[in-house]
Amino acid sequence: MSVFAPFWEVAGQLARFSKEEKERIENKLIYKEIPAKYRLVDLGETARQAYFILKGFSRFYYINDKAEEITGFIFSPGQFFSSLESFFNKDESNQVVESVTPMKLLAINRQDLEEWMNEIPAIERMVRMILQQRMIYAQSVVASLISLKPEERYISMLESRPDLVQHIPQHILSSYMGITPVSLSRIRSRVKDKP
Amino acid sequence: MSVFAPFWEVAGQLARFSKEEKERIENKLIYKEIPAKYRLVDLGETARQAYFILKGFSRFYYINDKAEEITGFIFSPGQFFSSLESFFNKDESNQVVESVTPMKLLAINRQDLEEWMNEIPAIERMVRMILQQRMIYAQSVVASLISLKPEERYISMLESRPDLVQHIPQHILSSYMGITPVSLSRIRSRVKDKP
DNA sequence: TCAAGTTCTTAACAATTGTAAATGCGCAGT
DNA sequence: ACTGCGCATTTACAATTGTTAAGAACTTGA
Repeated sequence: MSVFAPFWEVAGQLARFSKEEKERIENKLIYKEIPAKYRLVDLGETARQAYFILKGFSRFYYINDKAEEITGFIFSPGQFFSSLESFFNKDESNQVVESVTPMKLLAINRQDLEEWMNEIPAIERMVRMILQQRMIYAQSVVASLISLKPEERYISMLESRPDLVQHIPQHILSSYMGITPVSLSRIRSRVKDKP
Repeated sequence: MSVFAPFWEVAGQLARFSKEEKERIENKLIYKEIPAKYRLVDLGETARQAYFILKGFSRFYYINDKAEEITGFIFSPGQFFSSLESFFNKDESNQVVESVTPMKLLAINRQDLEEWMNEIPAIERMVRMILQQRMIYAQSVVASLISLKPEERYISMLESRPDLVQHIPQHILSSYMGITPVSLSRIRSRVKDKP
């Protein structure tokens, strides 16, 4: 079983690739293993790679004026990630992209991707589909942030993303939910008592 | 001055179109004028068109279990909008898409767009770029929701989107900010007193 | 013009979160 | 085994928001 299998399982759902295209792409994908808390993109850096997750969890976070880490998103296996703005716009990243657990990744160089997007229509289609799906999901995240109370958000997360609740430390989860670790702890004890 | 000029001003920034492609596209764009509070996509309906805003403001909103309208996004001139999930996935819309003010629009049929995305690479590129930019913006919205207090969010909105504060009724703004109209009113009086 | 319906504001009270600080738990490195 | 550090929990208090209700201000349509 090739290490590329999970990649094509996802990519194949989004666009059709010929055998030649697949080979051309596989030749440039870079297999990587990284430990927990490893910074893939640092603040002020320009992201030169995007990543596909084979195993493990990552996130990106901002640093606010109180030097707190504000988690913007948590990524799980089968997903692509990078510092979106930095990777596509060649801007300096305003966010840190970091592994949460040890990870196995496939890395894609920006230059390669740009080349492919010009020469392989299926790749542009794939990227469009990823962004489309991610955007739909982002809308549901916003909806949950503006319409649910933190406690309801936690319960909804328990159901829809049990993997996160299981693998992600609570101080990271709480910053992802927009509440303090203290408040998340209170919510947990409240929910535990009366289910 | 053609009614399509604002469209190409935006589209031209995102991808390169030949004269023939532009003509082909213009022939299918549909000019529309609609009054305020006009429903372009209703709950449970499948969106058959996407829209480019020439003039006016629109939004989409969910209906929660208390029958309240939860505004997910507000769109302004120069932007494309529809019920994203419904339009692309041919799903039944879980959100209402509605004008806030009277509007002037260019409508695009889904069938035409799908055809174009297969035959005109620049269109797939354009859609990808729109989703990319919208996704980057969505990330900043999420960041503001999880890291700022409602009052800070209102002040930041005053600076970054004064057009919204000016043209959008406050009960809609408040639902977009994730607070009650009552609370927004309090915030406004607090901000007004001590700037 | 008047009447009816929205929208916005203000008030009082309940509920929840934020803040700060102390405690406990668990894991890593010496 | 011991020490130190990061993480999670608990407590008490302050601050803010949600809720409900009432009234003012503004629109809309007959």
